[in-house]
Amino acid sequence: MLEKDIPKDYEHESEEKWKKKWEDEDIYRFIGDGTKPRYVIDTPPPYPTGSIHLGHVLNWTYIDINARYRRLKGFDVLFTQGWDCHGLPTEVKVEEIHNIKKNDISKSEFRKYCIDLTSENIELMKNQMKSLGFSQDWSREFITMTPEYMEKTQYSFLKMYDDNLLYQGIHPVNWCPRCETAIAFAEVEYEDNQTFLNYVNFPPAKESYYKDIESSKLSGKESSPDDEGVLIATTRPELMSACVGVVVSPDDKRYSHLIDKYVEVPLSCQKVKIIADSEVDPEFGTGAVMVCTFGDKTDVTWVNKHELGVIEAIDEKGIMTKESGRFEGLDLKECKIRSIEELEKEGYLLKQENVDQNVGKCWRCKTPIEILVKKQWFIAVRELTNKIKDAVNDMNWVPEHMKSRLLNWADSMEWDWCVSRQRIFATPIPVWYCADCGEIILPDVEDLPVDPIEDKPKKPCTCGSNDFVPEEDVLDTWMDSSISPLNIAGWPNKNFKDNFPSDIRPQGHDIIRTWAFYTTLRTLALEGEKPFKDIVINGMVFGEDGYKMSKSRGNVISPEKVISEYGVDSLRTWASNSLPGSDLAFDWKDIKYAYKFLRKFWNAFRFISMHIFNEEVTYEDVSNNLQPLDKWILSKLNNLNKEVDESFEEYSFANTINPIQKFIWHDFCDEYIETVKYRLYNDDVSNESIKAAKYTLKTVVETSLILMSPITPFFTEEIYQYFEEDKSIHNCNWPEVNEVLLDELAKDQGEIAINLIGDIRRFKSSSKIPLNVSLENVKVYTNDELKNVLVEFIEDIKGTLKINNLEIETGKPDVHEKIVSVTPDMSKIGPKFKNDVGKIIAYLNSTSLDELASLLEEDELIIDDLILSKDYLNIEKDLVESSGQKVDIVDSQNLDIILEIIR
RNA sequence: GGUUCCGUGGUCUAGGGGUAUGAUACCUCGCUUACAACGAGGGGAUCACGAGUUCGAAUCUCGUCGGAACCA
Repeated sequence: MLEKDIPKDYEHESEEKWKKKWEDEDIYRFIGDGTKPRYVIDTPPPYPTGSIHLGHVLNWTYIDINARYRRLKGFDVLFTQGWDCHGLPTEVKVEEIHNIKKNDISKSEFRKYCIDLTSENIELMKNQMKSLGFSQDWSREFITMTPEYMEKTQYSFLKMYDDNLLYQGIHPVNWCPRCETAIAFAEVEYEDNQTFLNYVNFPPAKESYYKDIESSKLSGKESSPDDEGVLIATTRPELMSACVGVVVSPDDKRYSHLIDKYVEVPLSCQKVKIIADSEVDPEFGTGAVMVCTFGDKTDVTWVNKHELGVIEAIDEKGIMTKESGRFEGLDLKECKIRSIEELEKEGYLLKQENVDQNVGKCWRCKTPIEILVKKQWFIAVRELTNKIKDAVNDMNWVPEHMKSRLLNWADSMEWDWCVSRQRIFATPIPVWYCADCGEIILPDVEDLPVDPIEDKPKKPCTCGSNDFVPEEDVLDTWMDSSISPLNIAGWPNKNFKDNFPSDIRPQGHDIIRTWAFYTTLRTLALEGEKPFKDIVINGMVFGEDGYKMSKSRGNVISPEKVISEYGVDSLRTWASNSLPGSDLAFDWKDIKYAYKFLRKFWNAFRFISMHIFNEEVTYEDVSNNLQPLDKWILSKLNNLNKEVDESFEEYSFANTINPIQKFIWHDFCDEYIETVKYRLYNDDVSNESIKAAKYTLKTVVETSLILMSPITPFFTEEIYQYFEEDKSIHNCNWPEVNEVLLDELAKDQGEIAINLIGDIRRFKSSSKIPLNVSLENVKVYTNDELKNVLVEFIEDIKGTLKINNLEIETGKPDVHEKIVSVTPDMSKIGPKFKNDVGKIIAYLNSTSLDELASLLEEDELIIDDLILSKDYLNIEKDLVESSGQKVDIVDSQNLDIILEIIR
């Protein structure tokens, strides 16, 4: 390459070109034939909202960096992309777009609208992902709403049913009365608000024993509201009719004499028992709580624990049932108002006070949730929690502390996982019920997928009936996505174990308790194995104001905006400059910095391109002629290789991009290139030296490009094309470390020379001498050791700084040194003198500098019985000229060197 | 209410028993055969607060305050 024009600045607009090349050449395909070791990524299937946000960018940048890194390391990488299609947001969106309610049209019509919308959204997001340079193998894409995927979800249902891990039961569930569906805990949003705490008198019952609540109601109102019974504090007076008991603390002296006695519930008149339970907080309200079916989660616990019975006073739409007596037909809100009115009218209500409340709401429509008893399908989570914990402990968590979130969650499981949903757009539950005998009928595996509403069982029921009732409920979306590592591996085909468990699960910390938990549960239940080996957690992306990005806060930045201004690679660099588990705030400054770095690298490349492409130089050509500074930068390059390799290996992303940037920007551009210029332009320099310089320049750039290519795939490809026109950088192998060049001595000695060059450059700068103006004479005074090192660099120092005569001598020039400060070197004094440290510090503080200076001529200080050599002190000196000769004296900042300079 | 993480120059950040890394912004100087969108230099931090352990704490322990995320 020689003739090509290299643009003056990096043009990120050409990213589009490389995206197309990669796609045309299909370079990310998973081979899967076992010729290379496999590396399987359990990629998250995002919800197809239609657009990628910066949270996706962070998550997928980690994934893509890792995928590209593993390819460089010789793995056959299985990195594909799925889409988690089913869910309420799409149903709501479809209702909005078509201005309908889901029950206005047939289920299959409604589902078709959902599928169309989802397909469009997937297309949009897929294109964005490609633009972001993510290197998925799209030939293995999976979409959870397709028949092929639903078949797998339904198959997993049958398998777990056969293993008695799935059951149908009457259970309390979180219920949204507006959406008319059960929802998972994860879908309940909690919100603080204020409500009234109502103090209601429950008068004592007439009898001392009642057989059951149902019959106790029949006698009606027997007690006077004024009879002193138990004063209850409740925020939910509308549930009086569902009250099945009163609970007090066993330690509460006020109530101990009432335990096991009965009270009459106001308005609805059932007689309920007073029981003791230590979960009651005696400090809250009156210390006496009414238990309802089911006011909140604690009610559920108490009902179960004390076998209190069930009164279903609310129906699925949030309307009061017959059980609520006079309030039948009212909705909850009206019932609350009426209940308070009547409690007051009848003299039960003693007072009301404001109280803060934390209400659970449906995450989608913000309607307060209720707890209802419903017939639902459940997965027996609690039977598996110990196995889950073992599997979780057997995974490599990055960062480690995220593991405890899942372990704590597994320990706190109180209810089983309700997997049935009363929705339309989801995988159907593959079940029929015999209309005659009620038997549960499952389809045969080979008939999957089925839609029980459209399809019919192949055989009559064992009772002979041919009349079936389809299960109309559908499955929770997590039932689809929680088999992702199995699906990616090809499950349930025989060979799936080649690609299972996955090597890595990348995901956000917000879904540890859902996706990570459910996936572990499911693969253990289905195949008895953990789903993945490593789990790498990404943080959340915040806005520039430090808060989670949200429309209401107005701090949302779209990836497109960043890309159009600074390119994909700048955005990816921003994302990569972070660590797993830690949240990341968006910052334009970081993006600009990333962009500046790319431009710096570009310019360095443009410079060396003027020199390296006219001659092919191999390592063999130069291995005996490498100059000391060549060895210095090549040693640093090989050290960088190791460091970056290790950091990629342990997902320590910030520790890949940072050292690369420091090396390229500082060591290579600011130091090496400056010291090498004289060799490239000077006719006196030997041909061997020039060749060595060319080799070094090319090797540093080419190697660094490969190290960086997982992070900035476009930029590195753009430059790489000038080296290898017909190849892609993404088909390269990771550069091998050259052990010969990994030369610590060359590195340390080079560092000394670079330091000295820096000192003289600073001298020129501060003396207002332009850098390209020559210095007549520089004498370096130093010790024997440094002298031996520096003589090797004489030509480099002279050439770089334009010094006509350079001499290196031992000893000191004819100047006076004056001690200006003496401070203790704590890191040495502490461990040696321990308890006497205070004494030494006091002595140094109280002794004048002049006195210390004269004492230090002896090389050690004697403080009482302590002997303190100079090594334990930091001594700073200034130089004072003594001769009349016009010289500049420079005391090196970092080295034992004094310079005498004649301009 | 529970779980987890985090409080370090104006701002952001590294580190994690011996007074602190870097970036950004600011100030000064310099167009130096790739880059002034660059380079060199400078000022600027009682490492949230309180107690404990220690010769020594930003670092370890406990507590307080503040922030965030997830969950009930």
